[in-house]
Amino acid sequence: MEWQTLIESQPFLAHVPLRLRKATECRKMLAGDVLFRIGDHVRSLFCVVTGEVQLVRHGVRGTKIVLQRSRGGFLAEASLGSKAYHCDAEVNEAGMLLCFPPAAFRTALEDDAPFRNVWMGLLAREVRKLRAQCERLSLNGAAERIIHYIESEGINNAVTLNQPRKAWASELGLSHETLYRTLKRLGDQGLLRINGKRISLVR
Amino acid sequence: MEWQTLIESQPFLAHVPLRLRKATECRKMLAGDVLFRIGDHVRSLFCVVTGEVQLVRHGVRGTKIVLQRSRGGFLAEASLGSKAYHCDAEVNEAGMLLCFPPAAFRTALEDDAPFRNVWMGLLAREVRKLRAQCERLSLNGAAERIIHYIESEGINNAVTLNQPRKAWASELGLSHETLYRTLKRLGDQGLLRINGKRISLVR
DNA sequence: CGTACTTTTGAATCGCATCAAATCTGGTGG
DNA sequence: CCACCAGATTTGATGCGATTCAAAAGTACG
Repeated sequence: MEWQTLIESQPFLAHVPLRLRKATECRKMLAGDVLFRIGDHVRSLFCVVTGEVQLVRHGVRGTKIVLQRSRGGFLAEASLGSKAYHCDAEVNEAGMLLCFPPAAFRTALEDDAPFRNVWMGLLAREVRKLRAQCERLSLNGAAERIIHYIESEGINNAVTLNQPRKAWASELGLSHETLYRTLKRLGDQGLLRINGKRISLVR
Repeated sequence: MEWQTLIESQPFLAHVPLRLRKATECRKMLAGDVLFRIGDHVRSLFCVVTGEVQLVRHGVRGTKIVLQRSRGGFLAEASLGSKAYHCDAEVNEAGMLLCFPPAAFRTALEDDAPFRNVWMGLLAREVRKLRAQCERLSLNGAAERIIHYIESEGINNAVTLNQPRKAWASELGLSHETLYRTLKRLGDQGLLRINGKRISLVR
């Protein structure tokens, strides 16, 4: 796959230095694949391009504890600093995957100041986004979560969804039925303006 | 306040180089204080030592959107890379605050490789923790959240709470009543062993 | 000893998840 | 072009579980 194509889905990749690109593998993954298991030596830093990967830990009673679900972006960034993984990585949906050799990645961070700054910026923005999402998920009402989403992630009190509403519902921690119903109710009340994929707060 | 004391509450601070320490101010804050407002020029990178600070955005109808609640640790790390703040910071509970000059902080990251690596590790671990918390908050049942917490944050399927259960309830996105009741139920069912502040999964 | 806070238990209410089913949509191949 | 299919979207009915309000008992601390 061409880097130009990759960059479109993950703008961060534009800043990966040439030397590191050459050491990076791009490979397909199939649903059910296991990228790594807990305790495995860290051989790659993964970046999901398409498809879905889950980081999980298997609990005492066969329970499955999901630590991260990724449909794009880096997986387990903290593994850059450790020798072994602390969870399993399972592929939920077939797709494409970038595999960075951790040593080369660390070298690039060490030697290439602009790349390093972009990386730190990426991490800091991810932290910001996740903190806002945690606060949002702590809210009780469906309407409150929707409004919180628009006010924290939107631009000028409006968002343009780049995913089906069903997926948005999951991001909001709601059933899709509740999301549809609440959107309609807020629209009827005149609190929200809904134009296809564009949703904006009124006044 | 002595650095030695600060380090006990925030181990990361042990790695702050001397030059940066000298440029850092430690000051008291009172409930109601405003650390910065949206649009303000970034003058400090804040680290909460004690007390509580909230990052908020004020919505269109006087609604208050909480982006982060911090009772220890850095505030708005992403502000390191931007000129102005994108939210307000309000003090909820009086306490102590470290104020790093952003330029000196960036210089330290640039020049001091070990410090920089500790910082990147801190960000990566924060990302990991927050992603797990988001997955946890997406779970419906109180019991599921409690078990997820122990399996993801605990050591050997056990956690030792360093905060009152009421605060734990808030972190789990539950009312404290529900947390108490569910803990008792899980204990009665033999799924959980509860010894004061130590809570462990059975089997 | 008193005050503030946490922990605990009870009862009533409400909102969301769930199950079910119909409609709509975009994309595929005949 | 139409038939068809897999998803997404929409609406309805039901039950459960969490929130909420209330109040009592326990605990830490000055």
